[in-house]
Amino acid sequence: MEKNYGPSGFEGKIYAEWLDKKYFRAAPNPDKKPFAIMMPPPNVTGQLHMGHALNNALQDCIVRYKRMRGFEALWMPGTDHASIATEVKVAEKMRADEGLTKADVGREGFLERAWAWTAQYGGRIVEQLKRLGCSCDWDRLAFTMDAPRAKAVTDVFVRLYRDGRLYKGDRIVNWCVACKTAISDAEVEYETRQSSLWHIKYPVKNDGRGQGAEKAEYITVATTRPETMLGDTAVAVSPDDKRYRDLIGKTLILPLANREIPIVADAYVDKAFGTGAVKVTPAHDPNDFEMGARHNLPVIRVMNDDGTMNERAGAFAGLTREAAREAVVAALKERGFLVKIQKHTHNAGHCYRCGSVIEPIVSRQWFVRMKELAAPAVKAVEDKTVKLTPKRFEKIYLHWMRNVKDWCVSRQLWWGHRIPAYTCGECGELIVDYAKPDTCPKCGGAAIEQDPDVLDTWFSSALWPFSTLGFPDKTPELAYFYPTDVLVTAYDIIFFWVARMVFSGLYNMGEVPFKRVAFTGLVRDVQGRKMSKSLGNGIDPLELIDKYGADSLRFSLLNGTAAGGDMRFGPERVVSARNFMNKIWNAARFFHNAQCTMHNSQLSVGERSDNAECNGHFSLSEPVTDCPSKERGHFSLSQPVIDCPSKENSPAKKEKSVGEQSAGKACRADKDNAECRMQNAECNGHFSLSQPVIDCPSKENSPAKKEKSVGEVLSGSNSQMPNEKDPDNAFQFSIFNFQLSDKECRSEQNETYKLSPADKWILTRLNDTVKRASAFLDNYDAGLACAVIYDFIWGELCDWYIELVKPALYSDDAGEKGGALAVLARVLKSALKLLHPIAPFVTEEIWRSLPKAPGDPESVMTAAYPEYDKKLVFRGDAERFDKVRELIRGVRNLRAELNVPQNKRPRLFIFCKKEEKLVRRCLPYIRTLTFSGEADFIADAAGPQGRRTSVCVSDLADAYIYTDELIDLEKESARLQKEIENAEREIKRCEGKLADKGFIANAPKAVAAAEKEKSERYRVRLAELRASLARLGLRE
RNA sequence: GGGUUCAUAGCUCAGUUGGUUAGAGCGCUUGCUUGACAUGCAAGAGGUCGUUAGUUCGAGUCUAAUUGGACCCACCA
Repeated sequence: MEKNYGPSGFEGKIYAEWLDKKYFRAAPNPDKKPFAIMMPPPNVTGQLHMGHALNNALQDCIVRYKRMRGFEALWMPGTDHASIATEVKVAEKMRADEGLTKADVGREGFLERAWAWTAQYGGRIVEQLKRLGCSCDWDRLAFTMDAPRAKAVTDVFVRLYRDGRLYKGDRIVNWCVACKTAISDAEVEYETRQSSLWHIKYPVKNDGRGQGAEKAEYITVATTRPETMLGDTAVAVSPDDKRYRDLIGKTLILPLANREIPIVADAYVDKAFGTGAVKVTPAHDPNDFEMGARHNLPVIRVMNDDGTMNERAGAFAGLTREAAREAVVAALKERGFLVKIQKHTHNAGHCYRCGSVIEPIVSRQWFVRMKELAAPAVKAVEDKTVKLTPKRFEKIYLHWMRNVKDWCVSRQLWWGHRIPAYTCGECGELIVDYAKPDTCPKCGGAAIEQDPDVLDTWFSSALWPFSTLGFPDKTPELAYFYPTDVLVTAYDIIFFWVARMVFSGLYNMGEVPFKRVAFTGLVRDVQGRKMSKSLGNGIDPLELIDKYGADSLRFSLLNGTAAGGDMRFGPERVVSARNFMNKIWNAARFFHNAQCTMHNSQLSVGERSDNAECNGHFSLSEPVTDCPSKERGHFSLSQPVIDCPSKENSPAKKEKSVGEQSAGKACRADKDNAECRMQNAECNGHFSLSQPVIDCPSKENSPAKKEKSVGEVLSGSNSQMPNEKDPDNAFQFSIFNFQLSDKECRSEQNETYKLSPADKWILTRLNDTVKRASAFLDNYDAGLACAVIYDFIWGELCDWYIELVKPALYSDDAGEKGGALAVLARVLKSALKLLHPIAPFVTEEIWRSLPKAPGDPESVMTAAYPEYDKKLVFRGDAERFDKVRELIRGVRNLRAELNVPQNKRPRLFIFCKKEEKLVRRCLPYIRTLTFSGEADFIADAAGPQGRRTSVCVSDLADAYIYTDELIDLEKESARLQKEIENAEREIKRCEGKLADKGFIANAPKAVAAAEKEKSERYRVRLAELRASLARLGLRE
């Protein structure tokens, strides 16, 4: 019943059919060029958010485009186990549901629950991606923690270790006290916070010899972490700081702890900051750790893994770090060691998962030695083996990669790939191997324990481009699809993932993982804020799909955004996209109706009124019900069906239809009655898109004729009716067998139709669009491709061409009609192909309803993407036709300025200045598109005499309309003045340029010639405008 | 501290390598239910392209400075 676009009725069904037909499958195929994209695996327990929607819409667009371009296009889907994120969620759920902690259930119990959780929610995001229309090869769906990926992870870990690229050591790591695990540098987010700088006196140990800074009983240090002073093992000063020069080498008594610590000189210290003296706490600060190493200082760790103070903190043991800080400061104050507290802002690291303040702590962890791995990864980007776009991300990447530090890959978690490292309980030997050894290779002992830790999630993600293709086995997939072509991802995981894939690919495969990275921006809310759960400003893409359809959502995310830029997203965007889908929908309806109309003209009056019901609607979800043709029933999906409502014109039925129709007409007269409109809509019959129906009323009524006029051929009057019983019937509605060639369209029967000016214009525009859209898509610039296709479909095909073909379609010349319809079909189908990668569902749904030409596949997704066809570019004709459009716009403008309402059809008088043949040929267009009545050509440049007129001046012709009493002299004068001023301004500009010797000397000839031509044109126009002003008895 | 990026119509944004009168969507004004579409059609208003200086015959586009916003990186206690 819906005459409007209603995606919920067909998207699911179409997707199921695509799956069923295995259109998404990709496999090594020597006859085709490979194309591969690896989906950034979303978290297995995650839900689709707008970022995913954007990212995957773009990938799908690219992969569909490449598929249509003839590539063996693989889009590899998968999910990520998201070690820390999932572990946190599972622990939370466990606590909420069962009141249990990880410690309560133990490793096995916890993993059981985590796998159960994965089983329960793991498919959710996949189903959500399907709703978006993603054409992934789902048969290959991978999970970063499934068996093949585990094999790849173990293989890489063992080889890294044996290559000396992996080591275990005590180093300062970023420790999250809430997650109780180490995390990598990339996982720390720095935030500027208001804090304090505590100045603390450390007494100098009296050695009995007061000299130099003899009065120095104390040295004052400034710190942001007073609680860590309990772990201090030195105080450092700058070697060239005169204030402290004589104290270097002396000993201090560490307050509260009463330990002796040395004063050391280290270049790291900035004498200008604070007091110029730094307390050194190697166990709790990365810089101090390094200083400690330089000066052989002991490392005293005073904190537990959970952020509480340990026994080394003496009296403060057991306190949390926050409580310890207060207690330490209070104690210092009480004992007179606190000098002052300054306000201070500093950067504090926070865990990117839980947000708690990161504690730098010395810990024994596994590290990937980055220096050697990074070098080729730097080179690959430098020499563009991997191209990052937009280009600015190359700088970011290179800066990071050149300064990268060793990567801490061990995590004190359970959910993840357990590290394949084992320790002999007897001799302590460390063994790294593919499987747990039965006995220690060193001492033969059997008490072998596996490392309890798991690997960083990103360790397995880094292998994604090849682990998904079967690595470490040498599979045909790996040989065929690797390196992949493009990675599409948001720029916020450039370090986490992109950079690590590059060096992992180079290390493990000897080749980069992808040739190109197309970064997307972030989807923000209308105010420009990141969408987040805590802010509650997120938009649920699934709700948008429910309401507007997946195509609308995709289009709204892709259209008009520059690659890599953030976007502000509000629901209005989707509404606008939905309107566009509706527009295309209705363009297709127009096509179907136009055929109906064409057949109509060959019917008797009675038949015509019956057939009028078919001017109406497609039903997406419902089968044909009300259409008179419904009884015929047997439509074939694979073949275009020509339906003939007139075939079974039972008198009763006919009468009813006519009655309905006239009721509709009566309603129509009532302008304000919306309800009536709706009723009227119902009076119109229905097409079902799911069962393509092409109306052919003439089948039985037309006498078989031997002599074939174009029109008859077009109407299919001498053709067989196809149906399911006759599947091999090669009948195609013959107009669609027309081959478009230079200047004409020729049918199989050798009938020809000369392309109209409008045809040539739209075909030229179509090809221009094909060229531009393809260029953008080749560069993965879907946003710009969208804009180009949108402009073509709405601004040219719908706003102009469909209006332009109406005179031909409603005329009595069957040849004109058929030809126009053939061209319209051709352009419409090309438009669907152009748009398909962006809006796959609606294009498919419409495609199925359209008659097929030889070679047209049943699904638009398997059609070839349109290619630029020089034969169908009529540059000169199109440019001349643009002048006709200019004339039309001029007349419309004139009418609007004169307040001639659109339902008035004034007579038009045309004084043609050039291209008269063309203008005469285009007269039907001009009349229709300017809502004019009769149109006459006149010979007098001053317009028709005897009555008052108003004129619009254009390059081709001047058009007059009677204005008589309508005219408001003042308004008319103002209108003409405005045009005169406009012309004068342009002339001035042009002539200014032309008078400039530099311009003439340096500008390209074409540019100069264009300026000259323009100035001449405007001079003519100016003269005419002045003349018409004069005729009104007005002056400037 | 280093770096990147943005600034164009009331709002959100396009604007390829410098070259017609700087575009679109939404919003606004006016007219219109016109045989595809009121989820629409037609017409219109609205911009000295953040500021300044430069390069150039010519700058929204290139250069430098400047103002304001966003982001990234970095060990300043």
